[in-house]
Amino acid sequence: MQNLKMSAHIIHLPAISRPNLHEQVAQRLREMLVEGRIAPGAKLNERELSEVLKVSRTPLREAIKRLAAEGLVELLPNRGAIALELSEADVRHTFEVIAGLEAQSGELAAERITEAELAEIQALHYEMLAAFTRRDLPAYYRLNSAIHAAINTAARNPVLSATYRQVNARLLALRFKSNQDEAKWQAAMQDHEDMITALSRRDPAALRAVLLAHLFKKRDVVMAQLAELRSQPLAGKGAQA
Amino acid sequence: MQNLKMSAHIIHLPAISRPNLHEQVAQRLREMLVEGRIAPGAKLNERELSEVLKVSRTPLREAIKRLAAEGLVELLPNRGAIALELSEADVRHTFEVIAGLEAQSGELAAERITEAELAEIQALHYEMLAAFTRRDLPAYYRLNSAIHAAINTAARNPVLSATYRQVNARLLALRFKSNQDEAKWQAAMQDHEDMITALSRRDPAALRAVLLAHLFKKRDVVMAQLAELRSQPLAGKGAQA
DNA sequence: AATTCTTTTTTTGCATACAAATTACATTGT
DNA sequence: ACAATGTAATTTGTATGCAAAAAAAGAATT
Repeated sequence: MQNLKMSAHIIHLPAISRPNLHEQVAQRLREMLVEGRIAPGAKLNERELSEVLKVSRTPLREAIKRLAAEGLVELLPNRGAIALELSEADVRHTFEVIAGLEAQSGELAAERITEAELAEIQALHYEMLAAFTRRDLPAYYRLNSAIHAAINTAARNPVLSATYRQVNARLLALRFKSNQDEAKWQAAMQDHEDMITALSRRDPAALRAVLLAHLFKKRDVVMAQLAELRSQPLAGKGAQA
Repeated sequence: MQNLKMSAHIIHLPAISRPNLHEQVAQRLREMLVEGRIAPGAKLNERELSEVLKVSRTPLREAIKRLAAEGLVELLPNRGAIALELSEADVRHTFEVIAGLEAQSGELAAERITEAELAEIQALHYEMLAAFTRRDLPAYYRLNSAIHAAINTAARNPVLSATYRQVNARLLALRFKSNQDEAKWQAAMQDHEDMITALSRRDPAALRAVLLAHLFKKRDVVMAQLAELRSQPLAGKGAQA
């Protein structure tokens, strides 16, 4: 700890990010999993992936172990890894946790948010209103998660943020496609209005309630779509680049 | 999926656990970290550890990558890994998350617990009362975490349980030593009484409130001890077997 | 004596090689 | 034709080797 006898005026930057190969591989794999380029349940063939990503199996395997700990892939002893496949129960359980984390995030944010942060969320909300008016779904999703991320930041708890991100990552592959109907979409917008209101009133309990309700609606939408999707067995295992 | 055309009367056990080397190594490292045999902030030397654990560096490195994702070690690019070192803020943030998770666990448990589970928790509680009466700290801790684990189980949400375990693991190294004073201990016992009451009444809100209060007290105890411990810089970096 | 520069040593990161296990395939027998 | 069994091929798991980076040690300079 005190073995750094560096001139005090030299600013010690937190080391410019020169990510190691296994880090980069983990990031790429995360993308591939979220974007569905590796389908749920599909096997992660090491030789194949190391050819695609142009790395040897060593950093690839290290990355896969990370993703296993993050819950994005499942490790089968002596049989490699498969992309996370969520049962309906899994989705339900995951949303339950997400709802709790986000509700807590909201509570804390309502206590700790600064005026500047609130203004920024307000701005994002208006942008989202614009996207909603244009029925611009990609923009809507982008802004939606930006707002939730901003609330998370305002909660001033990095552990909570990290936990949320990790659990939420498992759902990203699902929600990617989640396309809501008009009435539900409108209701979601109303929820967002209520969030802003609760935030600006610094009312933790209210924000908690809004977020819980919001998340449960989201869960129902996703699970309904999932059930529909799975009733038509349109195959599609084992996708790759 | 349906390529197992096995005689139906052969019971298909879930594959006897023959954990891979990297799994075993991860487990061993977890123990060493929790038990403080690797001190917070200490470097994990790969050569050294591979000699101690009698494995090559490859599975060792894979295990370390897992632990990094679990938040038990920190990865420094090109400089290996160090055991997680929690600042006071980290401890505060982690307890905040733990409190939220445990509160939710309680809410769900109050809704979903069976009579049998409730009876078992009741039994554990009496055992804990015995341990408290004898001032048997190790038994107290064992029963305490058994009760919290039982509540977690009763919540019937594996994702929540797993998330809780992962975040809680980061605190285990700290709480290992946490030794409370008489008044605090008595208060903790009262909290546990209240938990049982709320559970048997199937009152989610009450259990939530009790657990939140309980966890915040625990946090204060741990942080006070931590502050005291750190005011006396009794060295102790870089422990090993 | 302290600091900076150079050299040496150690340590991490990645690739490859080999061993063990699993999977796919062909052969055999019924 | 079908199941069962044995063999080959593929794939995962582990060890080792080599290169690059960081840390440590030593020499030179101010």
